[in-house]
Amino acid sequence: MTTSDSSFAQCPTRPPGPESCGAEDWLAFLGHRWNAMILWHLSEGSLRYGALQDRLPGISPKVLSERLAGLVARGLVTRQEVRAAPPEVHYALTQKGIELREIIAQLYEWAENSEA
Amino acid sequence: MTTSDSSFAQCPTRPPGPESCGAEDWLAFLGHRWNAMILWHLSEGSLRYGALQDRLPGISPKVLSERLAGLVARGLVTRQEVRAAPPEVHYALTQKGIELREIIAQLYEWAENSEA
DNA sequence: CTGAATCCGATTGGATACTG
DNA sequence: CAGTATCCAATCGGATTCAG
Repeated sequence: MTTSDSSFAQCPTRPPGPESCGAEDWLAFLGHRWNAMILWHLSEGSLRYGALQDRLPGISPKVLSERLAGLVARGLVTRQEVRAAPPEVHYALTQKGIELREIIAQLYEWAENSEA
Repeated sequence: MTTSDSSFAQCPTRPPGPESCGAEDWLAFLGHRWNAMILWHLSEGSLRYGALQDRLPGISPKVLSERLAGLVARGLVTRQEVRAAPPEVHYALTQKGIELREIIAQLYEWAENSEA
């Protein structure tokens, strides 16, 4: 791939390369509603589906499922299913998720201090 | 709230109020396409409308205007109009914009290293 | 040159009902 | 409990055209 390829040409930090500009994708992902908040709540520790639902007032089951699937697909969250009488599914941050949460934490901190 | 574990307890729960958590809004804002890239390109220094257009292949004038207006409205970018035969409009980062760009830079860096 | 105005298809998030 | 399946209104980003 050449540097003139428009799909990656605007990547700020890396000239060529296939996946050199993933940060844009991460921002788009985090920009989707609930994603950052889910990440945040999971930083307290493992949580079940229902617990997340309770902590995210207003989220619909469909959207919560979508978000969790996305988080798992990106390797930020693990999904552990426990087959039992009442089924249990536990979600927890991966190391990668913890790292990303750290960066988000800085944004939170900055946002607080930069409030008008 | 008693900061039993984290120091950002007030943010994640978004009640029906206006905007209780600025970081969420910032992420949503940055998640919109082009915004982060515009911020990034402006970190090189002041740029004119056309120069930004050239550096953002595929962006439409409408979207570029929208994005720039948003960036200005949020105090991240300044807009300086020069009345001349060919009108000139210069866009540049504010201190706030520089600060936010720094945080984004960390995401870029993390994204690079976590791709492998 | 720097936009504003319109139109449009695609995507999004949400409400609701239903299932293993 | 932990989702899936539909349906839907709103929003988004892009293309195009026009204007100061």
